[in-house]
Amino acid sequence: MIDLNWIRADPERAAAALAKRGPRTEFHQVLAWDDQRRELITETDRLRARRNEVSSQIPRRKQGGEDVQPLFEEMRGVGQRIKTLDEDRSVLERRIREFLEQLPNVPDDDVAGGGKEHNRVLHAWSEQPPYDFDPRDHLTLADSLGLIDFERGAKVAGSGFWIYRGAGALLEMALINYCISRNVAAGYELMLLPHLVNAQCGYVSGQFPKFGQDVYRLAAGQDSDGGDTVSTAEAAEGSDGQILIPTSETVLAAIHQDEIIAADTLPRKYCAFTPCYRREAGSYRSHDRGTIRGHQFHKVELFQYVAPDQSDAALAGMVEHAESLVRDLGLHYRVSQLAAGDCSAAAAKTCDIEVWIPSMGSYEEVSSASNTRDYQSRRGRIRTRGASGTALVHTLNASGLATSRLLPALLERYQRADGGVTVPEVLRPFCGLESITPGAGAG
RNA sequence: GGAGAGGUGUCCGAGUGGUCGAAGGAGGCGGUCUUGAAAACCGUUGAGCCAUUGUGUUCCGGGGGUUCGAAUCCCUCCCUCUCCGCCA
Repeated sequence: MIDLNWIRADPERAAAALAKRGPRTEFHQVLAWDDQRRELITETDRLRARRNEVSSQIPRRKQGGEDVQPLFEEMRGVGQRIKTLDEDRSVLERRIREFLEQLPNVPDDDVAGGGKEHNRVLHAWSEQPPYDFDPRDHLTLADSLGLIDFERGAKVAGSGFWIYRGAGALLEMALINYCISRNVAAGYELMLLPHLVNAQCGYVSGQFPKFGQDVYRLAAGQDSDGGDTVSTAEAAEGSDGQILIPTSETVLAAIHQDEIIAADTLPRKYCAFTPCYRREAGSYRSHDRGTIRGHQFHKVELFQYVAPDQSDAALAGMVEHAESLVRDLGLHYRVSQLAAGDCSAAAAKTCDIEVWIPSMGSYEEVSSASNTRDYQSRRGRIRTRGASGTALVHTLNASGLATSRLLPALLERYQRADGGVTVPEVLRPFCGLESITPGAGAG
C-alpha cells in the first residue's frame, strides 16, 4: 500500500511515478474523500471531548443532588451524532482503502517505465552451451530417462501437474537441498511453513486483491458465498476460508504482522521451501511445457526484513547470492532489471535471474528478487523502533531458487550424446548420483 | 469432533458500569550510592489518529449491540489452554 500522505504531499509526483507502470492514476477523488474524512474526525473528536467531559462530571453532580436528566438528554443527542458521523467516516475510509489497495507500489527512480520490452539486461554469465551432437529438449530427456511422469500426473491431478520419479525426484530434491544449505550458510534462517494460510496473508504480501483469482482457495464454512476467489473485503476481514499458498513469500511477508521488531534484531533473513500452488487461469501451455509452468511447483524462497535505509544494499546482496547459486550449477544465465510494468504489484524494483533453456531458445526466470520497500509492511503494520520513534521496515523477497524451472535447464545443459545426463558436481552430495543413464527408468 | 477455561501494556498480572491508558510486579532506560559490579533507593518506560503542539481523540483479541457513560453487561467471530475422542 502506498502512503496516502505521500500522495497528498505531491499528487503530481505520485501520478508521474505510477504512470511508469501503466495508465495514469487520478487522485482528486481520493484526496477529496480524505479531506472529508479529516473533517469528520475533527468534528467527532470535538463531540467526544464534550461527552467525556460531561461523563466525568455526572457522578459528582449526582452526588451533589443535582438533576442530571437534562445532561442525559443532551448526551443522548451527542451520542447519536457521533454514531452518525462515524458511519459516514467508515464509508469514506472503506472507499479510500479500496482505492489505495488496488494501487501497485511506486517504482524506484532508476526503474524504467513501460512494459517488459523495456527490461534491461544488466549482465550475463557464461555462454549458451555448444553441442557436438543433436541435443534433446528437457521433455524428451525427462521422459526417456523416466524422470518425470506427466501423463500420470495429469491422470491423478489434472493438466499442469506432474510426478517426479526415481532419479528425477532425487535430482529435484537435490536441487532443493542444495539451495537450502547454501542459503543457510549465507545466514538465512530456514522456515518450514504452513501451505494453507488465511487470506489475510495474501493481502499483506500484496497478492490480493489483484491476484485473488490465481490463488486456490479452500471452500469456506457454511457462511461462505461459495465463490472461489478472494475479495478485498474478505481478505481485510480475514473472515473466509484458507488459501493454498502461491509462494512462500505470502507467508513470510505476514509472519511479523502487527509487530514492532526490535531494531537490534534486524535484518531478519528467512529462507523457506514450499510447493507453490497457482491456478494460472487463462494461461495456455503451448510455450511453457514440461515443468516450466504448472499448478504446483517447487521454490526455495528468501525473505528479508530490514531497516529502511538498508534495503538497497539488501537487494543487491540477495541478487548476488541467488546468482551464485545458479553460477555454481554451471548454468548460463542473465540478470535483468525489470521495467516498471513488468514488476509485481508490491515491488518497487525487481531483478530477475533467467537461465537459458536451449530447446526453448529463451531465458526463463528462476529467481525474481524484489525490494518492496514499505509496501508490504504498511499493509501488515510491520515496524521497528528507531531513534525517532517507530518506522515501517522494508521487506525484500527473492527466489533462491525456483527448482522446477531449474531442472529443465540442468537436464539440457548436462545431457550427453548417449542420451544420459551428468549430474553437476555441487548436486552429487545431495542425491548420491553422478550420472543418469538411459534405460534405467522405463514404464 | 465433544466439554470446560481464558484472551488486558515488552512480559507476568489486578481490575466486573463512571476521573482506567489502566494497580502491582518483572524487564528496559536514566540517576543516587560504589574503586567497579551487585543490592537498595529515586525517576522514567505502549501504539495510532486529528490538530499542529492540545485539560484533544482512539485503542484492554476482531466486529456489532445496550447505556448519558464499557476493559467491565449482551451478541457474534477468531485464537489459546485443559480434559475426552481420533490420528501420522
